[in-house]
Amino acid sequence: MRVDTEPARRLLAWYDRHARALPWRSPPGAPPPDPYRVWLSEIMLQQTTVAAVKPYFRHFMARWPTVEALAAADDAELMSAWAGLGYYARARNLLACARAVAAQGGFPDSESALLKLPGIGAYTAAAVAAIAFGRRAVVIDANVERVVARLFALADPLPAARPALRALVDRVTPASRAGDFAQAMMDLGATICTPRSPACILCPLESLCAGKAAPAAYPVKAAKRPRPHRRGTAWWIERDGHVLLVRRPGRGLLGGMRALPSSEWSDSPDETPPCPAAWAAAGTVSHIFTHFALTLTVRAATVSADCEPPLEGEWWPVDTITEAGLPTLFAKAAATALQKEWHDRTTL
DNA sequence: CATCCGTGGTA
DNA sequence: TTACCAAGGAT
Repeated sequence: MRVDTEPARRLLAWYDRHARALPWRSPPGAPPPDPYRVWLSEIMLQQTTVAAVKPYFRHFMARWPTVEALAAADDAELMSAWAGLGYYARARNLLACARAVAAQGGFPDSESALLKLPGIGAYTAAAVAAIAFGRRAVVIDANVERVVARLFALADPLPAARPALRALVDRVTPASRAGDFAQAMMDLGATICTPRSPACILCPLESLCAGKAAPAAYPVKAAKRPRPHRRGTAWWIERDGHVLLVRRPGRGLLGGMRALPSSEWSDSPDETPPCPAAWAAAGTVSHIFTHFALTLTVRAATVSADCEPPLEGEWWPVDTITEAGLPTLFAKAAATALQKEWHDRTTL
């Protein structure tokens, strides 16, 4: 396979001048940073913006400074700490991975061994191997896909063209400084070779780029399905200044997270309340998930102080509801229930 | 390979 | 307002 050295040469020269200061990053050319920091930041950054990750990363590093500390974390506290960041399987896998790594005595330093760990896929294994351990690895995220698809004017649509694209990335990945090269590609994609209106005039690869005449045309992507709409009901059950929260099943949507009791979410959900009460309409919440839109009706009732919970859960103090670690959908539902003057306060 | 899985920012 | 997009992984 032919190796193109010129893109990497230019890109690394650009990176040495323009590397962005991120909290988990070592300066270009510096010794590799702590694998734990690299791994944690890479997991948080999956499909998530740097701005959203920053406060979570700082909190996690302060609360659990080492992988051993994270391995010993309380599950409920960790899930609460992740609340609001999304893709909660990442948090479940984060704990499983930390415990596996701690049991092994530390992170493995090869891409193939990293790939075996829970929550670490092709991208993260390559990124950690390259950035934290200085290994040559072919790192491909959405930025790299876009930069390379433009650089070679890749006409075939993704995701079917992934193997061809991987061969192209392999071709331009240097033998040394693979970690800096990967971060440089991602920085270039984030700041110059952007999805819309890229700043080709500032790009160090401009004169090499086969797609520069029509950069926005790349990467070609297959059409995506329209997003269906679902609806459902959540119940705010209040008793003596506390609200009933449940824990969602460990898999699936919002898996493992605290939540308000709710119906199924579908085209025509069964919205029978969990218990008889004087239910009041507290409002509705609209929320967009990746693959469907949800309109959630919030119904509220107050039950008597000696009332047994109608389903398995915990009574959470209403005045500290923001600390319950609710995912955004249920945080919005709680805010709705607390705003509305629904309280007829009839008892069960 | 297709589908499922959150959330917030941007044009 | 709608639609697209983001340092992807599991099944």
